[in-house]
Amino acid sequence: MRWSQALIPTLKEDPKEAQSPSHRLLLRAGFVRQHQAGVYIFLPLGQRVLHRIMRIVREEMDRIGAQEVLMPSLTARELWEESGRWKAFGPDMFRLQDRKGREMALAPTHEELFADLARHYLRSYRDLPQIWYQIQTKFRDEPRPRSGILRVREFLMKDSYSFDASWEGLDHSYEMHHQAYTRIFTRAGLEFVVTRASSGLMGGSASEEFMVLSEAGEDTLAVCDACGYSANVEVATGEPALRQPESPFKKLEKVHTPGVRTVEEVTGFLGVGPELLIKSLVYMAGEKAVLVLVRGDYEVNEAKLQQVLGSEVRIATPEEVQDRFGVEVGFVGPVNLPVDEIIADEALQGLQGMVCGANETDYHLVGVNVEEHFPVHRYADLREVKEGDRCPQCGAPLRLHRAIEVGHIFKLGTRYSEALGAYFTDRDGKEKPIIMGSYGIGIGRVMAAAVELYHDKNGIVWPVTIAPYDVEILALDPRKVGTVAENLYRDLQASGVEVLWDDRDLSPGVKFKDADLIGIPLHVVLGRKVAQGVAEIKIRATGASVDVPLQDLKTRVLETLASLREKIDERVGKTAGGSPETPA
RNA sequence: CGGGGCGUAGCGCAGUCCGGUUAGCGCGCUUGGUUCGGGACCAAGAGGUCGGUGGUUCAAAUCCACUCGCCCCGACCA
Repeated sequence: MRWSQALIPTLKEDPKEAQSPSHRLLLRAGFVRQHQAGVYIFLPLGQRVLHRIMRIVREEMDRIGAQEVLMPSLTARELWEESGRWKAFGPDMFRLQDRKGREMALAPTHEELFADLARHYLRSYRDLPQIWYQIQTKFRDEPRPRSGILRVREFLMKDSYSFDASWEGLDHSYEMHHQAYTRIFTRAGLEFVVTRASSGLMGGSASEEFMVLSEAGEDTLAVCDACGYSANVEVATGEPALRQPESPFKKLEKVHTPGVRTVEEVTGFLGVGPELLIKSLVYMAGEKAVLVLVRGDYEVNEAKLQQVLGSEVRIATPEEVQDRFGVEVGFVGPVNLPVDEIIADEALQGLQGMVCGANETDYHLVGVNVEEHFPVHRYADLREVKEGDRCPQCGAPLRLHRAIEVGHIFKLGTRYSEALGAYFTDRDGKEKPIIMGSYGIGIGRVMAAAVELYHDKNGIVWPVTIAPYDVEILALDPRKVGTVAENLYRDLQASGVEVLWDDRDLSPGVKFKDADLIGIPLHVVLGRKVAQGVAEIKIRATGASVDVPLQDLKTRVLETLASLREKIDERVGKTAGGSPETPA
């Protein structure tokens, strides 16, 4: 492509609304343009990157024997009713009506559609296993789109679904996806970790997320540098660094604590650390009021609580607490509180000499012993892991890190097949539900994550495998080097290299700045040395440049490109086993 | 949904408190000329319902009310 004829609207200044590096750089380098909150236009450069990512995805999905299909986005309400997700998705689902008033949804995901397909065509164990996938637009009315294309309301996702006759079969399909994903993200040049995750709205048992560590991420991971353990804080477990805190309170006493409500206020007032407090929070699980207890130096993890209680929970309002127990929030405690259930974080087990609310305004109890002074109906891991907790595998301190979720794999089991009636006849003649897995990759997120990972103060530094072009030719003075540039452009294209040729009639500074900004891996600079038969090859990532005689230029460009690609291929070989040329 | 901020030319902004000429500046754009290794220079131009609606006023970008949109920080997910 000749730049003079291309739509590459680079910006000289940083867009003010963009905060995260990927958002800022993708806008500024002319890859995307915002249309509405959480809805983006992919401009030519952005679209080229998406295509390259999708190409890798397709190659790797095909390698594990997956078949590509294309599902509609416009989906009938009835199907969602069958799984119960018409309701479960709530306001996150875009809904509309046709001219006859029939209700539909723009699909936020496609478990139902694929299960529907399966129930029609997969009737026998002989038809199994199958893996089907698509790359398609998903619609989710996110409460808060953010960080450019990282969290949007309309996005491209590769989603695949496996259908097996047995749980071992599911394990295998899942494992194949695990490998395919590892290869995909490695080939895209990403550094990532695979973590245990919560399955959320999808349901099902095991689930792992492919995470790119980045400050722009929205998830928080607990990672162990010693043994490599990593888990989303939604599910991460960690041992408190401090097990049984030392307490000055040897016997149960009521103390006057006027106006002292929060953990900080109580610890300040009593002159003790937060680990001596029992934080008592009233949650509503439907109509049931549950008192949730965690140590004062921890927060309740609502995802875990939800999991443990098996239903949607929300924290009770101060009014509800007042109405139900006649106690002001801030002075609630487990001793003699007429609550339906008391559920305590396991780190509270056996603790003595603790402090909690006295269920009376302006009073707290000190010297409280767990289970001696109040009952605990259930212990569970309810606390949110914090920095410095002990790794559950090796005991080393955990570190918290923000991360971008680029992929997620689930063992769904039979939830959707049973709901939609996707049964097959097994070898033994019995009807059984098909066992499903579901697997997703956010295509746009891979793009954003790559920018988050690889950029410098001058712009983006694309990994060769997903860069919009392989090589950019900078023809500094087009009148003097135009012919040389044109010849090189044609030669490289003839060799299968994707080339962007900056043939614009602009001063050299503009071309250098723009080239660094859009981040194509290799630059060929044709400047005044061309008169002496010399050009310059520059690697965007390192800034390293070499002078090359014009007659060797094409060969040297091809060699340099090959060596950049080789570095990524080596990593693929190491992390995923087998070279990329070896079919599965 | 809760909290904070912002809407003025394609982009970045000033002007808004304290109402008063033709609404400014930089970049970009157009034309002509010069220049060509890190966001060049000269000259001449074009481009604006001041987010919208209603109100106050002799007079509104500016004051008031409502409304729409966008961004950022917290609860959901690829």
